[in-house]
Parts: sequence; structure tokens; C-alpha cells
Amino acid sequence: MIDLRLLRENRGDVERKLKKRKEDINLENILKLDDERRRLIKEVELLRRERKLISKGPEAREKGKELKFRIQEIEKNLKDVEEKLKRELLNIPNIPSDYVPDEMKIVKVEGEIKEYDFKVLPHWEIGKILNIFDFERASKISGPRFPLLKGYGVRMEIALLNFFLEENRKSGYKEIITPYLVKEETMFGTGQLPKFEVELYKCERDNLYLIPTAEVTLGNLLRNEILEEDELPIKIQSFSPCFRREAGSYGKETKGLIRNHQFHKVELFKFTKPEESDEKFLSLVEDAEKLLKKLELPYRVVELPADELAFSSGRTFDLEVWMPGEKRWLEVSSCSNCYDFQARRTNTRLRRKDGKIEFVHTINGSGLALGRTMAAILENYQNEDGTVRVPEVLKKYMDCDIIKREG
RNA sequence: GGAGGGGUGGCCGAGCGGACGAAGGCGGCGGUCUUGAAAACCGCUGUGCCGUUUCCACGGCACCGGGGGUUCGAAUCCCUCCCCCUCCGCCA
Repeated sequence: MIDLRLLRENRGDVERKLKKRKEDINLENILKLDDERRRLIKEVELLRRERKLISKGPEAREKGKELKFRIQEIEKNLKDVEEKLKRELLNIPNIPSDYVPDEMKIVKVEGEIKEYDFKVLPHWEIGKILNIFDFERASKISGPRFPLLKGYGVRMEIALLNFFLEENRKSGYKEIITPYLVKEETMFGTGQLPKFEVELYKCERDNLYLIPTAEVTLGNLLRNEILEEDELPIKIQSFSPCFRREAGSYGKETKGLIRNHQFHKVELFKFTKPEESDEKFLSLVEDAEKLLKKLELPYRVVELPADELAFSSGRTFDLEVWMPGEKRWLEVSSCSNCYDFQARRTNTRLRRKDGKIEFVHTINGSGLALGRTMAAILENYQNEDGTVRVPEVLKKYMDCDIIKREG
């Protein structure tokens, strides 16, 4: 949620930055509602004060009655205005930070893109040869675009999970496992609601939503809490399945493990002091990069322009791994600094040593998406005979160094 | 799923229609005393919003799980939702 006071006092600046998102955003109405709100507050507070003053005297009964009706009427209007204002405010995306480039910027390219002297295959074909996926049966059970792994596929998934958790722990992230079904208000907290309802799976009976990322649960973890200054930064990681409806994306980029309704991910998350978030954001990106480096996968880091930022993000770096079988870059991590945007929605604050209270900043990033990373390994480590070498760092987790077809 | 019992300030806990932002205790902060510390004693001790102000601050209103209602007036009465606990049933 953007800061109303900031908007009131620096309207031009806010408007200019939001415009870069190329969305239709109406601030006029918000400011009008805010004026109205403040006018009504003044009015009702004056009357309440009067009521308080006479409540001890002899005129409490007759005069109080009249005041009561006047107060009730204004309260009703005020509530109405506040609801409208809140609704508008919840629909405004985060303000892009000053760092955000005008168009997608390639920050760096790392690792070596290998030359292959045979015909390289995309990962879904490799998986078919190795018999480690079964999308047909997944589809029979659940419908299209659900994953089903077997044998070495499962082993690599679990190996990656263990590798990620261990490396991230070394980088200082405490591991936690959260619920995967959450209340509506939780989805509001991190910004999935109200605007992106169609992207979410919902359990109607219980009014619960399946999380599309652990960012949701981690971001809400400290909701309505005030942290002490020296508790920060808080660094956590969480493994979770992610459920996404992917509405409207059928027919594109949907082969194999790439854009499924369900996948596993390890999420990195930080709560920081405002003055530290830029620096802690960059170090989170580095932490995610470390994983790709150790897996020896070629990747690049791109910084997204304003019109590609997610709703809650003020600044985003994507990590994209090279897919030789498809000759393209594939996003395996998206890291965002949300600044105080989510903290306002979740009311997560910090108390300074001098007693002052402020909103914290939140930073999230994948570290990493498991399915896509596996896809990248299959393509980058494939051999001509259809087997796949196991990356050095995964050998101890997989307890083997090559993946062959199994019956 | 069924039957009960609860949610009050950082924590414990009283209040059950007006004098209550809320007794008392603990913790925390400041002070007195002390060579220092402890003890003892004294004072202070939340959050949000609206406004005033150059800062330090100050004034007002609201907040006793959330929302609604009754009443001139609600922490206190009523409704509803959420959360926690106990017992029974079911269950990985």
C-alpha cells in the first residue's frame, strides 16, 4: 500500500513514477476521498468531544440524544468514505524505485555457454528418454500442466531441495515451513489480492487460498507486530509447493516443467530496516546467484523496467538460466525489493532505539524454483547418448554421477 | 463433527453500565540513596488517526480479539465473526 501522506505531499513525484508502470491509475479520486475523510473526522471528533463534556452534567439525557443522531450520521458517512478510500488504495501498485531502468537491462552474464557437437534436446524430450516424467498420467489424474516425477526425477528434485536449503542456511537464512492454505486477508497482505484473484486457487468451502509462492506466508509472518531495531535484518527461507492458475497463458511456453499449475520452490525472504534494504536486496540476489554458480549453470541477471514489475515490487532482478535445448534464457528466480509496500499492508513495523516506530522493508526472491532448475540441468548437462551428468555439487545428494534410463 | 470455557496494556491480572486508557503486580526507563552494585523508596511507561508547531513538543478523538447493535453514556448488555483452551468422536 502506498503512503497516503506521501501521496498528499508529493503528488507530482508519485504520479510521475507510477506512470512508468503504464497502467491506468487514478490518484485524483483518492485525494478527493482523503480530503473528505479528514473533513468528516474533524466534524465527528468535535461532536464526540461535546458529548463527553456534557455527559457528566444534567443535560446529558436531552442534549445527548440529539448529539447521538448527529454523530451517528457522520460516522456512517465517514465509514463509507474510508471503505472507498481503502478499496482504491489497495489497488494501487508499488511505486517503482529511482533505480528502475527505462527498459530491461542486462546487469551481467555469468558462466560459460557450452558448444555441443550433437543435436541438443529440450528438457521434456530428455525427460522422456530417461523416463523421469509422466505428464500424460499427471494429466489423467489432475488435468493438463501438472508435474509427475519418477525415479531420478524425484531424486534430483529432492537433491536440489537439500542443496538449496543447505547453501541458503550457510548464507544465513533460517529455514521455516509454513501453511500452504491461507486466509483471504493474508493474500491482501502481500498484494496478491484484490487484483489477482484469477491467478489463485481457492477452496471455496473454507474460504482459503492455496499459496502461489511462500512469499505470501513469509511476508505475513510478522503481521501486526512491532520488531525491535536490533532484531533486524531477519533472514528466512521456506520450501513450499506453489499453486498458480496461470489463467490466460495456455498455449505459450508451456512445455514440460516450465509453466505448471504446481511446482516447488525455496523462497528467500528478508525483513530489514529501511536504510538497509537496497544493500540487503543486492546481497539477496547474490545469494540466489551463488546457487547457480555452484551448479555451474550459465545465467544472466536482468533488471526489470517499471512496466514489468509485479504489483508489490519496487525493484526487481530476475535470474535467467541458459537453456541450450531451447536456445533461450529462462527465469529461475525473481528477486524483489518491496520497500515498505507490503509492510504497510501487513502492518509490520520496527521500533527504533529512540522509540520511534516505522514500517520495515521486505525483500523476497526465489532460491530457487526447483522444476525449472531441474529443466536447466537436464539441458545443460545432457550427453549425446541421452544420459545426463549430475552437477558436481549434487552428487552427494543424489548419490550417483550420471542419470540413465530406468525401467 | 458434538459439548463446554476463555480472549483486558510488553507480561500476569482486577474491573461486569458513567468518576476507566483502564486497579494491583511483574518487567522496562529515569531519579534518590550508595565508593560501585543490589535492596528500598519516588516518578514515568501503549498504539492509531486528526490538528497545531522551526525542532523539542503540544492539543483533540479513538482503541479492553474483529465487526455490528442497544443506550444520553459500553471493557462491562445483545448479535455475529475470528482465535485459544478442555472433554468426546473421527483421523495421517
